[in-house]
Amino acid sequence: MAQNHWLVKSEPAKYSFDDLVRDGKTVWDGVRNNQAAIYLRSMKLGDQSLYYHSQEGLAVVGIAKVVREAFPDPTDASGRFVAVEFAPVRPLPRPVTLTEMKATPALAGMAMLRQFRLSVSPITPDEWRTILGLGGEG
DNA sequence: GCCAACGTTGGC
DNA sequence: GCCAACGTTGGC
Repeated sequence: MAQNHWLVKSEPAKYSFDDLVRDGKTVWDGVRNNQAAIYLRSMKLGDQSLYYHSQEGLAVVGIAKVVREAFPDPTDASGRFVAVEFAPVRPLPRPVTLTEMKATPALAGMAMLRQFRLSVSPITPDEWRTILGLGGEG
């Protein structure tokens, strides 16, 4: 089965892409939203994810990949939620801002734009290519 | 700092 | 099981 693509949000003040590069990998825990948890559960080893900075920056700044598939979130006592582990792949040559994404017709259907509160969302192959193109790749 | 969106909780 | 109140997220 083909790899899936994702987008994850993080507040850079709490955990930025640079922090991920420094650490080599990180446990993506603390997700307390059912829809986001469903996406976490469907992530496969090697799936790549856009790394988006919320609150500050408001841009996709890099690419991360799944290095451990879903397991019970160690910070969740209820046992309902899961975590995964991400490792950095590479930063984008140029950040892609939320403004740019909103202004790009090909991205109008993006899950993240339509439901901005989702902290984990799927990215279609077309959206993936489009965003990497905007970021100076491809 | 404000407020819209939206998920969750709890009273009934 | 409905729905109002409340809490959280995140753009602006």
